[in-house]
Amino acid sequence: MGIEIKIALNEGLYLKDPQDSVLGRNIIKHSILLLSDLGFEAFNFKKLAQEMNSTEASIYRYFENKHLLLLYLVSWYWEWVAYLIRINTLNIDDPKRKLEIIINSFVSASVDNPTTDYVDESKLHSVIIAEGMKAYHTKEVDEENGKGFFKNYKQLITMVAGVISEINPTFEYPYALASNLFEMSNNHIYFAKHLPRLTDIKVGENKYSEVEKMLNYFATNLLR
Amino acid sequence: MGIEIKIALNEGLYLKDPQDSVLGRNIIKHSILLLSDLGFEAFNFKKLAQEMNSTEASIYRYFENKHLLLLYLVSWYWEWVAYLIRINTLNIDDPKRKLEIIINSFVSASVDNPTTDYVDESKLHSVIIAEGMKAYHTKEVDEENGKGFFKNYKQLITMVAGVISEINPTFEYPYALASNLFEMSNNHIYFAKHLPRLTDIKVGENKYSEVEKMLNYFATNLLR
DNA sequence: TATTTATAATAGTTATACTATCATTTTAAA
DNA sequence: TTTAAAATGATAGTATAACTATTATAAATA
Repeated sequence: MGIEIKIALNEGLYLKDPQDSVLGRNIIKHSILLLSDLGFEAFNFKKLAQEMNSTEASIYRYFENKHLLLLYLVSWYWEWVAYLIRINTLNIDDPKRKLEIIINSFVSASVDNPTTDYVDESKLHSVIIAEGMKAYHTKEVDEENGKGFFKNYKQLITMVAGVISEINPTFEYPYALASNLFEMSNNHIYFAKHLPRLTDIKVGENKYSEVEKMLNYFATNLLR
Repeated sequence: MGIEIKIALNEGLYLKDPQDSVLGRNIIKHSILLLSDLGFEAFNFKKLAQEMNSTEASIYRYFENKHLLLLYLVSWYWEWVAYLIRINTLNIDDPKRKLEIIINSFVSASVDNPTTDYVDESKLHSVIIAEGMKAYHTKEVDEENGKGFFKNYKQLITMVAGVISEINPTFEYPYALASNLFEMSNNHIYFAKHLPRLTDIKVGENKYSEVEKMLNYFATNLLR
């Protein structure tokens, strides 16, 4: 019933598409909650199975290991942010306004999406902030990149870089600025919460307006 | 004999100061090499012991676990960069010139330091680029921050933020810019090597001049 | 209803992350 | 120089993580 969004993710990330079954969607749902509670290091499939009243072996039929599950969630997030940007910039022509919307999407990707009830976007965002970079800081990065596992991230950054180049076609670092705005957004929310002396901004419970203001300031001053 | 530099690090990071014994210095030396080879996930104390012809139990007498060993190395790196900046800005008054030197120190902290023969600074830099952020992205970050485990990072950023504020006292984000320049430096070297579509710059074997140029461009345009 | 497919229940294997104990070597103190 | 203390090595052991395999049962489909 109703509109169902199916997020297109690289098939190498999973053994069996978790979006296609109740158990699969449950794995996604509970892994977000448990990762948010325990962090990636303490998280494992045994605990996840207990949490969702299933078994370790069942989860292993969907994901090879917890690293690929994390990468699946991170890819999901990248796609979701790209989707948010797409729908929110639909009728907007001014690239400066588009970049503002992009930055807002980076920062407040926490707004819950009613069409995917098994993903708590706000919780997923916290997981990305705390664990996201672990998905691509591994010894297997080149091998996995060869399999296209980071395509969603690259597509997102390419789109943002396009908008940046629209604003200022002579700007030499559109890709670097795009990825930096994304990384900076997550990083400074993390810093504000845990290592506040590494930043100047403050955040409240899901209130990231100062981060947004800072990113807009950085972007505007670099692109003028 | 000769000049010996002893780097001051938080005592909670280790059980026994590794700088004070041959075995301890060997642990530092070989852990840098092995982390660089295997990455943090595949690295463990058993392999490290084999590599240096010692035993697991002996290493556990110096470090509680591999996470704290990584944090020790990362802290060492933060101190080493701060030291580099200090000696290279000794007689410099112009804060703009100071920031250039800071950026150069972030990027090329790879230059080997002759006074600490057990630390290969170039290899350590690669470890920081690939694994550094894992030292402070854990569930224990608040607890460890309370124990002062990240003091070296905060001091480094505070020093850089000071220079930034000298250049432009009205700039609102000195700490954020400082930490961003540091993180961006490591991140974009990593991207250039492994996920080149996330950046615009290219790097060669320990040749990071494009990163340096980009960071200077970002800093200059934000602070003018 | 028969048959395939998905999941659960259970058990087992190998590796990691430690801890404990005792022997031996090195260092430092008497 | 002997003796005690401290550091390291050798060895073994425990708990948990990260899987794999097997069989039973339930659900879906033909």
